[in-house]
Amino acid sequence: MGSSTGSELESPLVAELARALELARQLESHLSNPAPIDLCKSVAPEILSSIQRSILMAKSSDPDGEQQAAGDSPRSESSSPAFKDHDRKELIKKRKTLHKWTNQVRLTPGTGGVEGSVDDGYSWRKYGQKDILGAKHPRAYYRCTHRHTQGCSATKQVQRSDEDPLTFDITYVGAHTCLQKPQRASASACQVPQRREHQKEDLLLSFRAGLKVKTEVAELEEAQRQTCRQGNEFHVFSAPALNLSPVASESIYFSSFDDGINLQTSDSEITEMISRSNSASYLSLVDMDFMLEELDFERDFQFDASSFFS
DNA sequence: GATATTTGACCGGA
DNA sequence: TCCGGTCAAATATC
Repeated sequence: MGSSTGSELESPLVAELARALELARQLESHLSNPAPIDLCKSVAPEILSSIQRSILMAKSSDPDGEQQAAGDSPRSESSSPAFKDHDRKELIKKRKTLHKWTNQVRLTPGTGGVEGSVDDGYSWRKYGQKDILGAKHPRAYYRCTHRHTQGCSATKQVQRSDEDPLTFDITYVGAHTCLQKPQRASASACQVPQRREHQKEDLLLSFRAGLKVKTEVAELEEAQRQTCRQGNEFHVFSAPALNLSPVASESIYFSSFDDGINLQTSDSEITEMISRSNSASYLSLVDMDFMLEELDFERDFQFDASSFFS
């Protein structure tokens, strides 16, 4: 059941390591040649990313590691009330020990949008919404789509700021233990037709707004950034760091589109959009600390823009 | 019919 | 007892 065999875990790990090696060779090549510094800059963070993914993959295969600690049992033989009750209690206990951090996302009118293009491949499913005492806006609750199929216990909460309606506080709880791969898997995630995506196309098109992301690391010590460039689109998104140099707080700007913004959307629509776009901020398998000016994203990120902006 | 969202109810912690 | 988080039936969408 949920437990993966060694080979299942080893394969992507080895692939990731091989990729890191290849990137390192590229960097070496760039350094030995009179290559533009930007070229080197573009490769270095990819190496970091790849290595970090590898580390996390290795960690996730640790039977005592977070995969078990964070995830509830993939099997829901818990059809019996007793099982459900037990599982729920266990889940509540575990939640307290899970990684938890908060991102602040601010929509900035007049800049570009980031929808879909920065989707890290994680798909979220809304499971609740609650009015919070003292808050003007309700809080939305999301969990990983693969919770039941893969026992992924990652959740997040999206709360619109009282002061600034364009600002959203997004709290992530727990790491993804599902097989979704952030960023690279985002291609697959993008390819997977999601009905809601179609519903939001018009919204997205009209929502060509930029996102200013302020990352506030709540319980993790560090933060990370990732810059992605796709054609004319330039994205920067943040994610919690695990081991790299600290970036206590930061403001990251998304500027993907030139069009003006049309924010005539409902709270829930915007909240949902935030939930998707900001998923890029949660790159639990990616850990980098850099800011790029240029990045050859093609190797890594096969984003099918047509599926979003057709 | 399958899948996602909405929303009232329920549960546990403070 | 209150409040936040989650569940699950009802509803919506494709």
